[in-house]
Amino acid sequence: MNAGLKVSQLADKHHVSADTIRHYVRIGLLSPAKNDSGYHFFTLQDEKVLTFILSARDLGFSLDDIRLLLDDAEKGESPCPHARSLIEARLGQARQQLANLQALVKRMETATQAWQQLPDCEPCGEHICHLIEGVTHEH
Amino acid sequence: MNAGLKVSQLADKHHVSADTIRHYVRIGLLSPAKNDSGYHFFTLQDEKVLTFILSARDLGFSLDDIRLLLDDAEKGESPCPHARSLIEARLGQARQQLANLQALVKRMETATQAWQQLPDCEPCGEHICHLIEGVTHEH
DNA sequence: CCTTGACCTGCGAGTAACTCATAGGTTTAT
DNA sequence: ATAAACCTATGAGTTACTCGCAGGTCAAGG
Repeated sequence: MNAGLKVSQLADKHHVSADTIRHYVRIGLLSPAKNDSGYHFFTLQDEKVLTFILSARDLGFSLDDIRLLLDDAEKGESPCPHARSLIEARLGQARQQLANLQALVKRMETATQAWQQLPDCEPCGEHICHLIEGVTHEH
Repeated sequence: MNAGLKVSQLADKHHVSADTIRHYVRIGLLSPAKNDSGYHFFTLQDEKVLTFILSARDLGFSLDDIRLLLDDAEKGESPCPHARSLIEARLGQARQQLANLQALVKRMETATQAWQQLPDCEPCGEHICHLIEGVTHEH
């Protein structure tokens, strides 16, 4: 009786879009069986894989990382060593991104603050927008 | 005598790659003239535009935003009103991204901490990687 | 004069993780 | 019977480059 869920049912249940599910199927992270008329149906096992994918995604793993981990598991090997080293690398990248983004937000805030005191510029040959050019720091 | 810089010269001078310059030329942000043999040469005016592009980029404007601002200026209109509203929107997005990224880094740190106490899992039918699945929070 | 190396040109494709649109098949309710 | 609401596979668009290609240009050395 529990032959499996259709795409939209699975998507709703896991709070993702049907397109996301189809994307994972397309790139081979999910490989659901099909019924006679070509519709996919997702078994409990497929659902476990999806749960894993979404957990890993939430921890900052890329879909390629996730594919690697799934391949490990499928080969009967523990994915944990890869998980440990990959998250190390991803965490480093995320911290770097975070620092970049914090610096960007700071620049933007400084600029918008400063701009409140400044009038709009009239076009002239000297500059394109003094608001923007004026903010430039020597790096 | 000062007929203008070639791509690599301009790139070096502004600390960007030659490919970046070519990219801006390709999408029409820069429109340098060419000499008889088809080489681009960048005038002082082109250089001002590039400086503007890089300043705006540093403030979080997208290349499409920048195109809009350049179009304003070319039409003889002040780009400042657009600059003010665009940076408002971009700042909002950046803050959102920042919050997401901070939360991600926190999740990753929590996970790696917790994983130090945990052994690698042996493959079994129950889970794919307990390290990853175990961290999942109810949202 | 010729070659070699270092530059230049335009163009297509790849990156990440979806999202949207298309054309067509299926199922369900009226 | 037909219309609404689903499903399928596939291609293309998103951002800001980056890389690779095939082929043209130019200055220096032999």
